[in-house]
Amino acid sequence: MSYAEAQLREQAQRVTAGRRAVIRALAHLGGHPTAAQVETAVTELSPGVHRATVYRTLETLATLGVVTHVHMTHGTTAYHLAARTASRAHLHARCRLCGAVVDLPPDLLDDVRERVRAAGGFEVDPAHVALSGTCADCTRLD
Amino acid sequence: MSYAEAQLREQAQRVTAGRRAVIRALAHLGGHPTAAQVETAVTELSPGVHRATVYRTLETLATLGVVTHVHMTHGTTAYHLAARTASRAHLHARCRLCGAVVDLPPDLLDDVRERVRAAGGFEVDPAHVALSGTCADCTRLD
DNA sequence: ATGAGTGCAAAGTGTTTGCAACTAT
DNA sequence: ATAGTTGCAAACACTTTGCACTCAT
Repeated sequence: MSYAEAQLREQAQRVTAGRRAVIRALAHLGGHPTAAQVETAVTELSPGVHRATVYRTLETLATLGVVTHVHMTHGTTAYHLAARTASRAHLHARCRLCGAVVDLPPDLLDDVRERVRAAGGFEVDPAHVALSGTCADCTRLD
Repeated sequence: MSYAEAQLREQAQRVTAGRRAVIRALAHLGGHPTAAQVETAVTELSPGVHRATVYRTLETLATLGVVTHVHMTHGTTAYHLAARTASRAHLHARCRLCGAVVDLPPDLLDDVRERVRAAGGFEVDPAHVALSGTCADCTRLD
């Protein structure tokens, strides 16, 4: 039984074929797939699971904390299974040119967070959005 | 003649009814409207300008540097007329609960940028994405 | 048994396209 | 004159909905 599945049971949530399929697809895909990419993978790996179920399930799993989502530039949302330990959590940056997603240390924005809080009371949630920029490779080619 | 219009002429770009309409709508709206909101405003203020023109024009103006765009959480892109002076540029954060957009000092992420560059060569472009979090009001109500 | 979860199909949303006609330069 | 812009309508990708049915518990 996968860790994600165990998390579901712990929270007294039902473990259904659809949910298993989504979890499996996420594990299989790795990285930071969008909802649409998860949908495609689910359809391949576990035919019969409906599109709508994938979207509903991703949302549910995100609410339950089993999966994490990050908003990317250009309007997409990326999902992945939640980190097993806090130490494995991370922030994201996405290359505006090639689309590559880079992981960043989780404490990178701690100072910024503190400064913004002090300045106006806004609470920044650094993990919720990917920073934008250009990756090393693309910068080199520029 | 508006400043934005002057910028167009400077770059030898045509000043058309559609472009004037988009610039006018942006000036009228202020803040950080999405493309769809600009479309609505254009349709109101300058009927006859087509939806597709608004989207194409926003993209063109963004490329020319006449307007600036910021990617927001939840998949939308917000536009505004480019700041007349560098000192008026700013970063953005969006409240995940009420959607309010807060302006932040332009140098807020300078340190982060430097650290990320040193660590892996990724060039962060802080102005291109809005940070996410909760504004002071919504934090209070939580 | 019972309510949470699902498939289905359909309708959103917001955005983009190919093309012929138009117009700012 | 001639390229760049536009209107149009249609297609587009992605996501969400209402409802009846099914299945995990």
